[in-house]
Amino acid sequence: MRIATWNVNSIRQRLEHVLRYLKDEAPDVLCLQEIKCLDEAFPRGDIESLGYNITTHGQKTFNGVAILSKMPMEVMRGLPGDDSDTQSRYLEAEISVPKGVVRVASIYLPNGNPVESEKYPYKLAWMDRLIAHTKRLLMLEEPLVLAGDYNIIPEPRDVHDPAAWANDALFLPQSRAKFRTLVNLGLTDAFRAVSDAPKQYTFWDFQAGAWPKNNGIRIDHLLLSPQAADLLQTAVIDRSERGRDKPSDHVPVRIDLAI
DNA sequence: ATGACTTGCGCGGCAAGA
Repeated sequence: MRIATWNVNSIRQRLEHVLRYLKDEAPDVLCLQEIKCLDEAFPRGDIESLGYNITTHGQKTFNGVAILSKMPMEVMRGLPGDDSDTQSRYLEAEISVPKGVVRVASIYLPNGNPVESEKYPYKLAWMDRLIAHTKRLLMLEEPLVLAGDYNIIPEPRDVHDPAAWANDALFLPQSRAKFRTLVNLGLTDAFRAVSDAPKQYTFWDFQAGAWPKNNGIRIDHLLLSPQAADLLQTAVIDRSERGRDKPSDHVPVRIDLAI
């Protein structure tokens, strides 16, 4: 079973890229972030024609997440823990496969910059809610894949220039500590389970020649429950997507599970 | 190099991203 995640930075701008990716890599599940449209504006037809069910949790202009799945899914929208939060950043699906179920979440974790603004405490509080929710999900003892744009650089080897990012919300010690608290619940970073290599990035800024200089950061992650980690076969960053015409600033990350 | 980005919104130029 192949599961991928991709921050597309507007699904309407990136539809042709997504369609080609679905054809080329044939993921069973594709989690999308930053669809940047309302549910009714999501371009469904061509994706459905490739055999995918579509669930969206959209929002006008900003944010928005979706899950595409070849198999049937039972869906929950939104991250529990704050009824006043109106940002569409979390979508969860229980996906039925022949051998059982796999639970998949599409996550767009808040950026948090500027650090001195209200956006940073919102990021940290959102992470606390994700940690609390993950504790409950882990009690189900299912294969669980928390996939998405975490806006967290886990370690210095995951950024081209650690010093340049030292004071950024994506790399501050407090941000990374909270990410470790999440992982330390018992999750496995799928990419790091298969590779210790440095300079493996998932995002390159549009500005200042970041892509040709490989000035990137690794912020898109698939975190696995023990039951999912036991099934892990491969984890790949599809970096070639960044070199295409009119790319997203993020590239897909995908895993194969033996189920 | 007084440079070098891309969205949505909506029709001018700002906010947001990371």
